[in-house]
Amino acid sequence: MARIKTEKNTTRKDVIVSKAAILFREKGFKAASMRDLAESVGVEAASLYNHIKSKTELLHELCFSVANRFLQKLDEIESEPIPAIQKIEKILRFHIVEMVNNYEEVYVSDREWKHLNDPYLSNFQNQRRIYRKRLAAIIESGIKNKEIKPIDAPTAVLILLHAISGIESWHRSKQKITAAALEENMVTILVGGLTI
Amino acid sequence: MARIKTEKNTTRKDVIVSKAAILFREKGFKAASMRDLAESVGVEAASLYNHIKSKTELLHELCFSVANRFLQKLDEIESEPIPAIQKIEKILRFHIVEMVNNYEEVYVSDREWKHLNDPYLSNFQNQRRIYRKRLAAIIESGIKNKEIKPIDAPTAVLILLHAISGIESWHRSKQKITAAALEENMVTILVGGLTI
DNA sequence: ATATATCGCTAACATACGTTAGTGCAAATT
DNA sequence: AATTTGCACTAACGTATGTTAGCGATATAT
Repeated sequence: MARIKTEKNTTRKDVIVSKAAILFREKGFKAASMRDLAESVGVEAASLYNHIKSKTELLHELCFSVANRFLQKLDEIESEPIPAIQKIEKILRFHIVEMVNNYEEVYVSDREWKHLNDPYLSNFQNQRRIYRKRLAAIIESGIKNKEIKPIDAPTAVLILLHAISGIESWHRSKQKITAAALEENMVTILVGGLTI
Repeated sequence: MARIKTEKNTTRKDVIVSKAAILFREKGFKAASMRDLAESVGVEAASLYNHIKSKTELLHELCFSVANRFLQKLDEIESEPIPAIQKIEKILRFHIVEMVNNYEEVYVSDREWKHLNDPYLSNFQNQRRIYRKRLAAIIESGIKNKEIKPIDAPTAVLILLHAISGIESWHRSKQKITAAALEENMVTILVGGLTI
């Protein structure tokens, strides 16, 4: 009877959630079973339910903790008195750093949210839609100020966000360039692509 | 006893495969059940097995038909005597058109290949790896010729390919710009981002 | 030291899944 | 018209899944 080991300031639930992130990322939410998760935590499947309510709760937890971090950062950057293109660059860099450092969580939130149940599902979709609209608005304002090429803003947003999710391939690749180099390359191409 | 309706030059299996693409795209491979598929085809689940060997066979079929189309096009473009940046643009445009016109298939091939079984899985992964290396090589040669910024080629490839998969969001969006406008915007940003 | 809450275990449940076997009708072929 | 093939049906299988109930041990608080 081996208890789940926790480090300082982490509950047993935290351990489960972060193991779930790893598992959901590598197998997908539906394909990852609670018995798989239990094994990776070092415990029997039923024991997990002393700490969590359901499998889907794990997905909520992951999706919304990621979403909240991004929303908070956007609030912060939006209110800074700097040119639009610099705001976009800052947001881009934040996304990149998050995707590099909190890979599993961010990836799961990005790819597996479809398996949320209502009302969480609609909620998440709304947040996502609004987030993208706010990014588009920043780009629009950059276009007005002649900082950014006259492109379709929603298309630009979609390119930025999806390009970032390509960091998944970086994580999986054998010969990785450094995270810093990755960031600079991405900024060069993407901000370069937007700038007049 | 209502038979599966086929149009000219399509087998009943073709009908099943293309319905599967739609279903796998919207629910994910694992979450889509054979009973779901049967319903969307208008038949009982067991009847599907008169036409296919297994659920995974459907995924093979989809993944490899898409992969082969892209490989063939790359062969063609690679051998054209044009500058590297023009090759990249052509490939990019092909990807965009494919993603617009054969959305379901291409999307499934891109996102659900993880659920293939060996030996198909390793096979697919290899093809993918090689495909990307060939793209990177084109970019490298563009860099040598001073057509393209001195960036990390694999990173550029990853940005291109993932940006394209963002067309998924375009498909889902209510107020779509035209496919042609989408293509031009994407080319502007991405080719613009690569070019010196 | 005693009492209480925490937590992991075994066993089992209901359900959903992919798939097979076997039957009979309808279409295609002769 | 007779025969063969194609195809959809019902029934059922074995397995995997998420989850619950109830027990006993261990850590925590008094």
